Amino acid sequence: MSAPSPVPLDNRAVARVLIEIAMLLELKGDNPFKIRAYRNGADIVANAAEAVAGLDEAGLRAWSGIGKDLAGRIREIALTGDCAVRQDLLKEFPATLLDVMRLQGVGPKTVAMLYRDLHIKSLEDLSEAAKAGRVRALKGMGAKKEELILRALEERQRHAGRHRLDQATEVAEALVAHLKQYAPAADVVTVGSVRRGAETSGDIDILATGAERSLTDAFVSFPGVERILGHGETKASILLRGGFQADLRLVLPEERGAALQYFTGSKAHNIALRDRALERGWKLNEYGLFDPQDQPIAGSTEEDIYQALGLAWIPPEMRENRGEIAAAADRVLPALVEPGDLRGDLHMHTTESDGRESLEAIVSAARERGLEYVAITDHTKSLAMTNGLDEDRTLAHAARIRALSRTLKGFTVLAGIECDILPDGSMDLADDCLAALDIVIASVHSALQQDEAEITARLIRAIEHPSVDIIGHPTSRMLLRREASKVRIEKVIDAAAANGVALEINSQPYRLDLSDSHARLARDRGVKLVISSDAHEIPALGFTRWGVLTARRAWLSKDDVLNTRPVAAFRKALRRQRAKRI
DNA sequence: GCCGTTTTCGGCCCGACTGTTTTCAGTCG
Ligand SMILES: Nc1nc2c(ncn2[C@H]2C[C@H](O)[C@@H](COP(=O)(O)OP(=O)(O)OP(=O)(O)O)O2)c(=O)[nH]1
Ligand SMILES: [Mg+2]
Ligand SMILES: [Mg+2]
Ligand SMILES: [Zn+2]
Repeated sequence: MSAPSPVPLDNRAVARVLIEIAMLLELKGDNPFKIRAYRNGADIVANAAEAVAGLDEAGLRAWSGIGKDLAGRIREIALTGDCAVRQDLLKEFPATLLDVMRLQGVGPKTVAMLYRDLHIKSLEDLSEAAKAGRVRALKGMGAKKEELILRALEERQRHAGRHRLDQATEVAEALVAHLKQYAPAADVVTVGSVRRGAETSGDIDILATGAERSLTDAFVSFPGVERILGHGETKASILLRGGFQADLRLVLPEERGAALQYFTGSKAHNIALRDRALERGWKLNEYGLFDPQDQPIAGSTEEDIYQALGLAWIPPEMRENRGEIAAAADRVLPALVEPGDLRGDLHMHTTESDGRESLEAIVSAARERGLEYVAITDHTKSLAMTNGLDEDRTLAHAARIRALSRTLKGFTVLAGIECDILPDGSMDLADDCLAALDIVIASVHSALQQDEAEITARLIRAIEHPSVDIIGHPTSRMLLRREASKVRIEKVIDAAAANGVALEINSQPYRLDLSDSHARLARDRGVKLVISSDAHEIPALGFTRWGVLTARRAWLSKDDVLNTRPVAAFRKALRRQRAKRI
């Protein structure tokens, strides 16, 4: 019996319960398509921007993949914290069996047998039985399987969980460089969720084309390999010290497009694309697109595959089966924002608060990066540990910022602030001080545990303040470390739309806040976004790389992102200027 | 359990690798 949950549940918690149900159904040997429906439903809920707790049955059923039954379960889970279907299944299988099923290489059939024949209910039971050699006696098991289970038990802690995009990218680049040493002429690229720019990755996926078979040997001998999970003719998998798993796939040059498409995913996108091939009487796999006589139709490039299926080429960031296939068929895919489109960066700190660079140093670095304008936005006084600024220091700092700006040709430095939003939603600095600045970001940094109504009202009050132009990192989440606040983002988005306030995509790789799905909802409801580095040191100006990927996953085009505009147009689009015109 | 400018019933993506098989199930991508 699990601990009682606070209700209503957030989307991630609802999705976890749906996955548990899927796993229990797998243990039971239930219909695989029904199980897929639950897993697919979990995916939809986890990535929905709006809280499912706030939607009725019709609202939920509007999502393809959620029907009458799942809508009912989702509502029941969101509102009560649990559901009858799950409770019934737990009468057949203890919840601790699900931990056993999460072990690498241990699936539902094995777990069901361990439970039925050896009465193994938990990881501890399994460890004991495997050490005593009782597991190998089971049907289909042997000494090697038993050994694999013991390894998986050991590695469970170190290799569980996901990784941040920036860290996954770094390891992927090292792996690609390693492989290129062995096969300089081969094409070696990162694929999977890293290529799609997902905020976290479960592993690293690499595709190699035009290399000798022996490249898989180089892969499994990468320094830092802890264990080889598999090593075949065209595919190998390794566990790296540091907790990463990596998969390599090797294909022929004429298969490159199909393999890129397959290995980039996502799984849901692949299934939808393969369905579309089936509708035309064809077959799509990682080797190509084939007609009923197995004759190849396309395969060497991704463009050929999508085109043969009647689709425009779809950027990897959009491949999540969230409407991109229909948009590609109708030729209405947006032209996504690109890194080179950014002209300004509106969130950075200096030594005046908790930044590590002087005003002059960070401005000069931003300029060298090719930007045309920045805003200096130090913290305010309630964040005492950051040496936050009071009104006097803010105005003196603003004078220095403007003086610096006047000395620069073709570059503008805006005098701004990252003003703390106090727990009651008021601003940490006086109104006249905020009004005297060029730009104001308002952000929440404290009292993050407020309940849904409080934190939502707090952000809306900040949005209604006439000097606030941008809300910084609106949910305050820290990826893999801290949950978002309980803020109802759809209400914040509506308030931002009503007041002409922009929302930030904070590019710090542990924030990415707004997230892809939140930013997409914001855009759909008419809110403009800014992509900001929130740099506290010079290299961090490059964080916008991650923010741009998030924006692309949100289907944003250049026009949706204010800091793609020249400085004059940017300033006109800010709330403080818009308000003057009305 | 979901879904339908073919369908409201009958489909539902497709393949690599491993260990245990005497021809393939299980797990994973
Ligand atoms: N057609 C098909 N492709 C799959 C399936 N599972 C995985 N793939 C493809 C699409 C995935 O993006 C790609 C890599 O698999 P991963 O399990 O590593 O997933 P991905 O990288 O998307 O997410 P991750 O962050 O690793 O959890 O392989 C599947 O069941 N069917
Ligand atoms: Mg992956
Ligand atoms: Mg993978
Ligand atoms: Zn902040």
